[in-house]
Amino acid sequence: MRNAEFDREKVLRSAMIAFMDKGYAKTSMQDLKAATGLHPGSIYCAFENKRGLLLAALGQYREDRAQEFQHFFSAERPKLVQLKNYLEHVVQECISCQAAQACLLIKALNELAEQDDEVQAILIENITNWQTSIEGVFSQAIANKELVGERSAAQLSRFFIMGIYGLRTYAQTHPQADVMHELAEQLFSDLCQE
Amino acid sequence: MRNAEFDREKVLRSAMIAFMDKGYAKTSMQDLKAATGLHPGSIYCAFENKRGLLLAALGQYREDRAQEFQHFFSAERPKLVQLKNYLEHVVQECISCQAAQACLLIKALNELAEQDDEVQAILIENITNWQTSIEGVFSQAIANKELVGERSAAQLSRFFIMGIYGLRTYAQTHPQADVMHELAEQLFSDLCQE
DNA sequence: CTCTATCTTGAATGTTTATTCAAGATACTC
DNA sequence: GAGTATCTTGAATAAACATTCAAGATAGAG
Repeated sequence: MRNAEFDREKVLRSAMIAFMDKGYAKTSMQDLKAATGLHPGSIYCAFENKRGLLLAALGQYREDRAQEFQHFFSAERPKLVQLKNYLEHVVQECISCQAAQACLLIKALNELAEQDDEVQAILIENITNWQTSIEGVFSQAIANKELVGERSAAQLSRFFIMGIYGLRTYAQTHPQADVMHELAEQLFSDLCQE
Repeated sequence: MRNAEFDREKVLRSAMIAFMDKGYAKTSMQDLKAATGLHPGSIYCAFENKRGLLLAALGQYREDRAQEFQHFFSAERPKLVQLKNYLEHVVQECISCQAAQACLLIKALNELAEQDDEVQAILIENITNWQTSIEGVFSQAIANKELVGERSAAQLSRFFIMGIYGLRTYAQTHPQADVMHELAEQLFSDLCQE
């Protein structure tokens, strides 16, 4: 017997970054070898093929983002404050301009959705989970009387998520810190006041 | 002497759609041959190579979008009404779920920005032009006293554009007509009221 | 320490792809 | 109507790529 030498999580995070950096199609096996330190044969042994590595990386991404979500929202604190911090975190990611900080789900959705139904289904499921979690936070905020408007948690969360999508895309052309912060603040205040 | 047989605009629009459909990398010369009706040799003669065809298609896209903008905003009518119609048009494009209705600039930006500086520069220039045009419309709305809030035309236009980005991405996972309309309405009312 | 099951390696394979080019077709000029 | 410049065609080319596989390396069992 003998165990695999590589650290699965590290390999998957490296692959994630490589895919976010160049996109799936343009990331060659050579790039993946360089990024993960695994030779082609090992990749095929562990993940079947390039697409399998993407699927595994998407799984890891889901885990990582779920943990991040916990970090922001598990405490018993005002939900609006937590949402604001979360939004600020997104803005920081946008400003950093590092490929590793992009959202793999959106990147993959843009590139692969129309060509691979299985990948698309996984992406949509992940994103839908995320939306549901955000909606839960808004529900708590409403239950706590932090928000008193007419809009439902579902409506608020959809608008919030649309805003995050918008921020991420906006940063691709004009990632200036002041502009990004201003946009996030407009978004947030629009959600609070009615 | 002899003139080319193909219709340049038609060819470029076909290429645009092909690129929006599959993305640049995954659109093969065979796909382009099928889409445009031009054989590889002709494409290389007319546009130098695949990348040249993309650049030409981006030029045509710019023209087409500029014309569309004229159509929406050239008349002497309340600017807020025109903006609302414009937003509605974007929503219709989102709902249609047809690749041909996506925004080539955003698609290309997502796929190519980090790998091709020249393409990136062209995309950012096009998008910046668009932003400037939208800002002009908001300036007119303010001058006409249609809007009386504190936010500047620049701020309003940035938020509007962020919203459009958000709508487009949102539709990729959940392109339901009612949800999309509701999001657009929230966005628009947030811009009007202060 | 030896054996073996398993992992690692990287060159070889076969496919796909962008690109080229020479032969053929066609419209315009004189 | 002949000549020619230009366009069109699609098979040939060469590079890039994902994938395979057999030889080599290594950790754990006995």
